[in-house]
Amino acid sequence: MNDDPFDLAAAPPARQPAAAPYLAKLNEAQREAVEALDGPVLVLAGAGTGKTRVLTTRLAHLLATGRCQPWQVLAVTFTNKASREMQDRLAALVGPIAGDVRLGTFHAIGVWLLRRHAELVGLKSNFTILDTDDQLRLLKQVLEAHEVDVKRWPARALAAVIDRWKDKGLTPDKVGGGDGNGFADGKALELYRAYQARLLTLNACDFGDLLVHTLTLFSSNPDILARYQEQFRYILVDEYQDTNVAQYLWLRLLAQSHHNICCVGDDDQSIYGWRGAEVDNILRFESDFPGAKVVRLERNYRSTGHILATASALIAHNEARLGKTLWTDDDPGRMVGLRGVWDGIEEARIIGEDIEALQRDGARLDDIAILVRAGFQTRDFEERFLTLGLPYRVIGGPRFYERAEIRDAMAYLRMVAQPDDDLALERIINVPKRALGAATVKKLHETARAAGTTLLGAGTAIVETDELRPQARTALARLLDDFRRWRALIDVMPHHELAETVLDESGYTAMWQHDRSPDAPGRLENLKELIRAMEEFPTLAAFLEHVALVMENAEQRDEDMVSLMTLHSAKGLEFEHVFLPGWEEGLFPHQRALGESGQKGLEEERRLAYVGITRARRQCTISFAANRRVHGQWQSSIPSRFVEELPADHVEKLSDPGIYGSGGAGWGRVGGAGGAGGAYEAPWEKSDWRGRQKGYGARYERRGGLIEGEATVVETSGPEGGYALGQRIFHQKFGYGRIRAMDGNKLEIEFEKAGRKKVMDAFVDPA
DNA sequence: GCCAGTGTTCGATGC
DNA sequence: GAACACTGGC
Repeated sequence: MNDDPFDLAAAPPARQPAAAPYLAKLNEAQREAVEALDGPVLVLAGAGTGKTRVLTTRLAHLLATGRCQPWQVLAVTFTNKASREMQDRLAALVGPIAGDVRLGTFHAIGVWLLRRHAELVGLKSNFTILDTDDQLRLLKQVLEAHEVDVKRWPARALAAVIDRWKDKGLTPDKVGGGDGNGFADGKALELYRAYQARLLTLNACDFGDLLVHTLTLFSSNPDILARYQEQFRYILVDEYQDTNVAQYLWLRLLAQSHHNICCVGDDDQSIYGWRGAEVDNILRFESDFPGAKVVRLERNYRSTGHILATASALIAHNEARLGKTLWTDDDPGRMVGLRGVWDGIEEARIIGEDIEALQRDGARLDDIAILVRAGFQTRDFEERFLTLGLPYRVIGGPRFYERAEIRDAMAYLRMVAQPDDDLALERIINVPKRALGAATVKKLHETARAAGTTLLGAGTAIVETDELRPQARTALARLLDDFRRWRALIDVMPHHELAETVLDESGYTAMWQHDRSPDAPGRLENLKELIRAMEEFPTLAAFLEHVALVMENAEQRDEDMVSLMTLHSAKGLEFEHVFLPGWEEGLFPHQRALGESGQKGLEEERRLAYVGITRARRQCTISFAANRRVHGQWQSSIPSRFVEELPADHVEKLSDPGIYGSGGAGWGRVGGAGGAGGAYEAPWEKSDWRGRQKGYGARYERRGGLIEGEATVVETSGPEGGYALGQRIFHQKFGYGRIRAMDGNKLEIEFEKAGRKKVMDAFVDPA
């Protein structure tokens, strides 16, 4: 098979694989997956079966056997974290040549290819990569330009339609009828076309384009495709169950000639369908790549018997799966705990107590995680842990590079590096305030569109005329001068100093220094951190690219802390003790997943539950609450259907057995779905919750239609309002006052301290 | 053009 | 409950 002259010249003599100590550490299936180097291979790697070890060992084996040169290997991952980990572990095995392997995320490799061949898809090689925020602003402009009502048809919805098209690898001329055409009376395709045209004029890509453009590049330039097929003789793909159609096509093109493609994944852990991932890719692998070898990794090294049995029994309820049987040599361990509680606040309290108990028994907080379905669920826990003084970290919260001050600073830097970047200019043109408001920006847009130039170009032209008010004209001229001056410094000044200069001279730093809000000092600190981070990069351009692709948080300090995160961000991690709260219908499985994609959505939710349980090494505790506050409203809820699907033999009920109904036949779904006020008839209702309920305050009654003991509270706001002229009331912010006028639910109140104000009746209480 | 007050919406997340 | 977007008044 080595009929390639380059290969003969370059390949070193093959080393003896017998001398490979790394193979000795593998079990039989793992070794099989590592040694099957040629032809298509699918490795079905169940949770905790040593997937990463197999991947890195396989790479090392490829290199050690002299099968190819490091740069002839392409290894693709989904996340930066996974790619970093693979890089590190490979380096540990094979040393510095690990750096020569083309290893990265799909998007990073897409960027690498596009920078080399940008002109073939109509871009310049210094194109900018837009993040979601930029993308939305641009789409909004496109919508407005097409006179679409952005209230009825929000940019977010259009972004979703376009992203799904891009996930499928569809450029505007390939989009067929049907999909997404409900948007804006069938205008979606036209808008997509316009958006792509705008992107090209801006010399910019969104994330989807990084894949779609590469696909176009390959399919319309067979010579280039052939070149990369030749180069990447061995392809390795991690988390194959998460690939979308575009990524699948991309891989298939590259692997077409040599078929040396190895995909590793687990169909039971496919949880990204909502962003275009196709489980079908992995289910179809054997027919896509005929003669494929399939290796199953089924021996689990992570969890105890009870945990594994619980997870397996749950996932067995899914129909669309390839099927694996995980097993372990480990002890059965403790059964999976199951607990019903009154509400989310009690849930947080009890889990807090559990954690303190674990801590007393010598557990490290680093070994404990709480995995929730939706981000808002972390709040009850944070509040509770703050009162307890229990250290915790929220993983996947707001990111460093998404903070407003960082994005502003980045926009200044982008304008310096890439003057065509209209979105960047728009972001900072009036930050800090320099009298260049919406009216001026609108004029700039009109001029730019008429002349077919960028905003900067339009600005340069317009300051020579008297179209702007003198004040705006001077301010704009000054800003343009500044940019010219800063740009001239690029090759003269180290880039982090340049950044500091730009932020100081633009008045941006001063803006925060003069801001008296409590978070201003933190923002200034973040800006300093940004400058520090820049020093690690050779050039401004390298830094900007890093930020575009790797929008992640600075490393958390490594103190001992409980981890709090969503189930999605927990994939790939493991902990000794795992708590899984919020197993309630509507929340988990999530209502929206059921509504939008029915059975398919339900199976994905179940896989998410499976991912959650399999994160636990020794102990897993599931809980559900009868009442939960969602968007500030209390709602009653019933236990998740997944609770009923748990195998009774491996699960231990931690609260009053009566809660679950009687006998062994199921867990007893209590109470009907019940409308507002339908009290949840469960035994724990007899507990002392009524006393505690006072803590929720008057708001609890006011919102109407909620449970209040035996009685249903009637909506207090409405035409009658329940208030009278002259009545004395209390307002959270303004204090006591008397009603002077009423208009529907709007009240005009003379406050004793704050003067006369108009407020909504929902915000006041009778005094 | 700016600010304060009001109305609206609300999914998980990744590059 | 909070983060936003929008409106009306200055």
